[in-house]
Amino acid sequence: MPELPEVEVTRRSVAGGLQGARVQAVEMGLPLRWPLGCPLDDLVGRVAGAMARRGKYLWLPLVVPGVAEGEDPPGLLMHLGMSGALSFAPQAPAPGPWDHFRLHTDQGCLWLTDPRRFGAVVYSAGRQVAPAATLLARLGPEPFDPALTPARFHAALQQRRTPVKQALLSGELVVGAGNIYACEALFLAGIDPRTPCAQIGPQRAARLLARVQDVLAQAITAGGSTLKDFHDANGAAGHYQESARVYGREGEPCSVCGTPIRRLVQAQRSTYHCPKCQRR
DNA sequence: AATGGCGCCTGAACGC
DNA sequence: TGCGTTCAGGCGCCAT
Repeated sequence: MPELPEVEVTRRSVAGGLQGARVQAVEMGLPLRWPLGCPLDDLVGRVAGAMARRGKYLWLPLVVPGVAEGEDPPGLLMHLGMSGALSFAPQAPAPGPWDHFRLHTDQGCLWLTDPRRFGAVVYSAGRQVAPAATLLARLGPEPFDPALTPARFHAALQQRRTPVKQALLSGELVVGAGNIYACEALFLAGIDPRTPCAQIGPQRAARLLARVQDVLAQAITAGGSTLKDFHDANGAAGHYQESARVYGREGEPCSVCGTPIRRLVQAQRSTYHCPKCQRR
């Protein structure tokens, strides 16, 4: 479920309450995507730093008090998968059937609820060493990184031979847009999702990048999209799905031209688009 | 090197 | 009511 906006909303809603908290106990339920990678007790006594985000991953530094960790402290790399959500509360509630990770601290409890268990919580001795570094290494640039210029985005598009929708989903050109926001950005940019990347000129590339940035920024402001499971760390749902123009709207009239929105399948994922507003 | 497909899981919605 | 099928926000890994 969660794409970059949901992960960022999660980060912001968790960060304040958890920073500086000392770990008192750790619980794991059913297996997640990967094993934690360290004994649960190894985390007890550590102190949480500021939660960070890279793509759709979250990084929670957990330092050992009194030990100089230098520039790259150890921590937990977390991912929400398709159905995950993090919560934080001063008082830990009774664990639900899908709560597969709980971190008890002296400031409250952080827990991951994830029915499908595609999510992950993995210990890494640093963000810049394996396994965290290995998982983060494949990620493309952040959407709001000033180094990601329209010219560079266009140049990256020229290298690829896939349809543009799949390139956006791959996260190699720019991270953060999943199925909802890739569809929305392509609609707002007026680009047919089947267009081969290399066929997109510099102006349209610049427009697409701008719309990706707009959609992600607006979704963050709206608290993300809640289709089913997602909520922030305090339990609040997102609202961006209400302003989605094409995603999940097959058969409904396009908000611009009235043409029925169509659904097609690309790389085994649904793509929603307006056949009139979006051109190759 | 790049690309397409698979599989990991559960739950909800749908058709018969 | 019940059962089988399809689909769902992601992504690492494998074979080609």
